[in-house]
Amino acid sequence: MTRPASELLEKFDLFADRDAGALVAIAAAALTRRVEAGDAFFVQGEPTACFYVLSKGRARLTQVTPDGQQVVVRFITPGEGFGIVASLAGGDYPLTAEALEPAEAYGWDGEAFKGLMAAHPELASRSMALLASRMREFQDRNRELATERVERRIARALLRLAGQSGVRESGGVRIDLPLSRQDLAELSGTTVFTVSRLLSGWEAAGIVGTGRKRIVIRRPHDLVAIAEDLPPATH
Amino acid sequence: MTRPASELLEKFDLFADRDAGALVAIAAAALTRRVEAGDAFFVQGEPTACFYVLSKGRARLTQVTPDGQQVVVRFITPGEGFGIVASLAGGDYPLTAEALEPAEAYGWDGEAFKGLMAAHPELASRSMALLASRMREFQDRNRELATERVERRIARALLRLAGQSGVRESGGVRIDLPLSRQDLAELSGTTVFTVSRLLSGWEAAGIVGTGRKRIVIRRPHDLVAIAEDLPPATH
DNA sequence: CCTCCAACTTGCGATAGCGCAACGTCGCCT
DNA sequence: AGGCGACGTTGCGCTATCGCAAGTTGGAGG
Repeated sequence: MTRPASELLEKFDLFADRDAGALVAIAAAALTRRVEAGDAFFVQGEPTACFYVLSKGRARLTQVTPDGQQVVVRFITPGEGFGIVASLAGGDYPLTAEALEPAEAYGWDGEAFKGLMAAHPELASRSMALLASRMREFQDRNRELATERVERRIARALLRLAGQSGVRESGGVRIDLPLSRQDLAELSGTTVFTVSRLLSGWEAAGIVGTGRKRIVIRRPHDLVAIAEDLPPATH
Repeated sequence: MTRPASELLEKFDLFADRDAGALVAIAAAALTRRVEAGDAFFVQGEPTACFYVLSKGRARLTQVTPDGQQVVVRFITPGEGFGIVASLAGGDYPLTAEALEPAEAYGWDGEAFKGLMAAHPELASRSMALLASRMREFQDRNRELATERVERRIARALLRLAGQSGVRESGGVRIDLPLSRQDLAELSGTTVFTVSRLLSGWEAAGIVGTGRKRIVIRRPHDLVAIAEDLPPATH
């Protein structure tokens, strides 16, 4: 249970612009937690303990229905926070945060986090802005799920993931996450089968390249065309 | 543009437990706005101006897709806030707030609201808790849309609405909102046709009573059974 | 290098829900 | 009182998507 150096914190959005004193205080209140691939930072239903900011590795937030169906809420990359909602609203964690590879995060328990926000109002307002922007994402996904067809939802999911974790590489943008067909299905509200079929089609058309837990977007423009239902670019 | 009396504010969740001085300050910063049935407090795409708390009437929050499809995000009853997300995240309003009947709300512009939160930290933490709980609602609806069938989504929507605006009356709980089939469809991600068919079925089974923009839940237990996919109660 | 398992693919029905069209009906407005 | 527009219903055909079963494939670990 080491303490993170305060200089490390300034890389993260949530703490950007904090002065040195504030960062030291924030760092002093934090704990560091390391988790193996496949293990969880927290599990849905557990009483809320900490709010985290991921420093290394990748994580996946999921929610399960009473009857065992799973939904992927979002992926977390270094610098992003998770467990905010729980630590503000209290009660039990509404979802599970699972490490996809060996991962490490800084954590603050509910009281510590509230204390820090009281002491550093800028942190409070940044947290709110963060929460508000997540809220918008959800509203948008909601609207998509309610109105759009699977094909478009998957195309959008890929574009969003590319924005979050895309790395340029020869012949396209690779989504730098261990992303299975199952994940993609649970992220866009469909089944593995449908995802697989659609990706096969796109691969044949040269729009994407696929592999095991690996997707490269070769022709982003065409994917956007699908996502937005534009006339397919002829070139 | 009158000022609301500070005593009125204490009825609202967001301001509960504020001391008299705080309420006076909050009231002093507020403006009152009256809107006719069918008119909007704000329209999606407009630059963000105010955060509101509804004091009279009912309102509906909707979002439209680029191609004109509409989604109902939620209904607002007196005492509830709307436009919070926008006023915290800035930018344009992500949705439209339309009055369903003559309505009235207190409003604070972004700066005023932030100022108040800085001056009254309890208000800030309550706003965050509110945002966090809305967030959970969205996560849940998302999961529903992704995994559940229309029938259950509609049953849940009705139960939620009953919780929010239900009034006991002879023979059941009436949803005290001008709720059209179209609204219900846009709320649960389906079409008017499907809603109409299902409600007809439930009416025939005695589970609900329906009318124009009017729904009474006669056998809540049976509706829960549908929502949760329990074995139908035999009695 | 081999083995084994999770990940992925594909064919083939089955069906929930869509979407149009045509028609009923309520209630507001003049 | 009457007419008109919004709201609601229902029949019917269609198809996007599901869900199973039966495969194939890749790569991690021995």
